[in-house]
Amino acid sequence: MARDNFSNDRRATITDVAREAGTDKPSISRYLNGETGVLSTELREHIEKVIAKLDYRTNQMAHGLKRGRNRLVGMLVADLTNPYSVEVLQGVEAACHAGYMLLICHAANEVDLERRYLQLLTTYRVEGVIVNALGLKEDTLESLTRGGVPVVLVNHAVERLVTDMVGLDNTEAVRMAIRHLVSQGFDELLFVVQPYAQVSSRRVREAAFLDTIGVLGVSKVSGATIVLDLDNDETLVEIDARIDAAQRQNRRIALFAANAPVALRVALHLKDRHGVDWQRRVALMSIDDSEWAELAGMTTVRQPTYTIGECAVEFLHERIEGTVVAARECLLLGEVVVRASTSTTVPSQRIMAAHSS
Amino acid sequence: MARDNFSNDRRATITDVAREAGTDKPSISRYLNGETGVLSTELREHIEKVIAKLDYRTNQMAHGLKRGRNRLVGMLVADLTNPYSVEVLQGVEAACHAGYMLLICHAANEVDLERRYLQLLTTYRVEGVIVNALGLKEDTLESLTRGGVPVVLVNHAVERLVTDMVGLDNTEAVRMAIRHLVSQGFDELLFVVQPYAQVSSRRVREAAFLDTIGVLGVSKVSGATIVLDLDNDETLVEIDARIDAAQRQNRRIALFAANAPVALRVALHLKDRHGVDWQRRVALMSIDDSEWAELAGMTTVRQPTYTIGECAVEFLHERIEGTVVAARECLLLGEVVVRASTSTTVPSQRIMAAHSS
DNA sequence: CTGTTAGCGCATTCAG
DNA sequence: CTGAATGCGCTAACAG
Repeated sequence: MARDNFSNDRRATITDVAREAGTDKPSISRYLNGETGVLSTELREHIEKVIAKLDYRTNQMAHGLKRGRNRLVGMLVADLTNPYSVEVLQGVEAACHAGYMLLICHAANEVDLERRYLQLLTTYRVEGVIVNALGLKEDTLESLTRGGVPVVLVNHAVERLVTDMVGLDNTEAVRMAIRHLVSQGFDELLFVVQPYAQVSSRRVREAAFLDTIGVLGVSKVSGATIVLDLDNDETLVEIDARIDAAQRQNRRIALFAANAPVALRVALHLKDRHGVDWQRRVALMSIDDSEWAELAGMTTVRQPTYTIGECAVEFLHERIEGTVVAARECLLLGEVVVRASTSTTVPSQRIMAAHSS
Repeated sequence: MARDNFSNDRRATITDVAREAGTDKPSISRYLNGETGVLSTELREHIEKVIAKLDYRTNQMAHGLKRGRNRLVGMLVADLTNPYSVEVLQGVEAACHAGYMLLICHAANEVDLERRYLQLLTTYRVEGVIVNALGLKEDTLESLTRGGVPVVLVNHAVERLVTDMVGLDNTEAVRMAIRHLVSQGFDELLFVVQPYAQVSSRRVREAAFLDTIGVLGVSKVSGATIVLDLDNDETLVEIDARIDAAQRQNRRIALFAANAPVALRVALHLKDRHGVDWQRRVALMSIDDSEWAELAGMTTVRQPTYTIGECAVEFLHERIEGTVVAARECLLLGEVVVRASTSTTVPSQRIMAAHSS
């Protein structure tokens, strides 16, 4: 009974507050926008009380309509199934804290959905968009930027498009990984990668692999690439064949997965084939430090996912504020996390060394 | 040069379209809202052309302001780090497809943030909220529902609150798990659970465990609960002690983790203690079928996460439409996924049997 | 079938 | 310092 007079479902509006306070809307507006010192102390206190009483919350929709900015930022994620994306999302979300609200869209790996969602975001007049998608064509994004909506790309470059982009330094990451493997005595490297539709990061990683191997070739380290379609296990037998061949020739082979999903698929297969202690038979490392890497004892390159997310909204923010104009690119360094699978200093690897000699 | 006349940054409004088309706003509006047959074919076609030319997109903010509904739905997630939450999120996202846009908030396990975010969502006038949070108090949510915003709770009940709720049938899930373990010959069960602040699901799971064990007690199966704080490893030694004691007495003990994070923590510890083939020494199962369960060969209870998400938005949708009034509760069944860790029919388990006999 | 008018909730002029 | 008037982009009544 105490505060039942305003429980009539509809939220209080600024008009309600003005009426209840015996004044008018602009005064309330001023109070809300912190134009302090422009209101008499008594009025301010009175307004404060009324707002609390009515449980008033300013309507961002109306506010945005008038002000031209609604503090909404969109994020397009190609695959929430991929822990990498979720980690980036967390970074983004945390950074948005500063004053943006995140409208997220999950395209579930469907290119059509990506485009549709982008249009939908446009419809909500988001002030900017962070894109972590794969199949986006140049023109789709261009229609956004042409409409004046800033775009930041995550881990993915789009040809001929001037946008900010932030992501892992793929080339250096691959180099670091190879350096590690070589230092551990592996002399045959098999890079396993998903078929890269238009995915620039996959392409870059493979190129970096082949380049680096090319340089190392003289020093007796050989390498090859193999394309693994996650929905089709056929290529797994080819991997097996390579492993067997290498071990027959007393070469120390290591598998290098281009990302976490690939690593998981390969690990599962190896476990099926070699049993729970598959790590002792075959060395596996990957880009992406997934949740289970520690449990599997698998060496990885950890991406600074959280930082990537933070950096993305920082870029976006600056662009929304109009501070910068030139397109920037931020490539962050990864970090090799050495675990038993590729390390000669731990028991499992000693066994492998024994095996191959 | 062809279409450069309208690239002046600002998106075209309905007024622009009307002017360009030589007609007025309501006609455009009618066209947009598909009030077909109410417009002359020629006008319709003309409007269509102009809209395409100007690349017009209706402004959802203005639309919502007028219409009273903006098709925005909020989702509050306590912990995006937990794969369970992400899976539910995916289901929700997919179901929203029907016509809602998801505004997501990640509270990062901070109770304060949960409340603040809920208020923020309120500010955007979301039409409903799906809550997968932990520390929410009754009054916080009540202020929402009192404001006329429907709320659906995921896997978490709040005392004395009338809201829809959807989640796993925890009691039955625990029963199924215990039945499985007992059928595999385990006669000592250790239920490992996080300290349950106000988390009803954890409480329910523990209660179900103790209840079921109580019934089974007569048939020589004993069980106990142990509380594990993820940030503090002390209780891990207690788990070790229990395992050792049981094995000394030739009892077959199985650990039962109440959720995935607990399972991972325990698995990591067991691996540290027993090596890569820890599964052969200690049986572990858990609720939540995480990504790595297959790789670790761990038996789990798989939650119908995706369905939970779908069901949540279905409930929300009905409530937004005002179809239903009474609070409903939807408890979905889990599914035991048997893997090597608890199965007597696979090699790893045979070894364990040998060990304990 | 089309055009006119009014108002959603708010912020921004401008007078008082 | 405060209050009346105007418009953001759109839709819902109405009238023509």
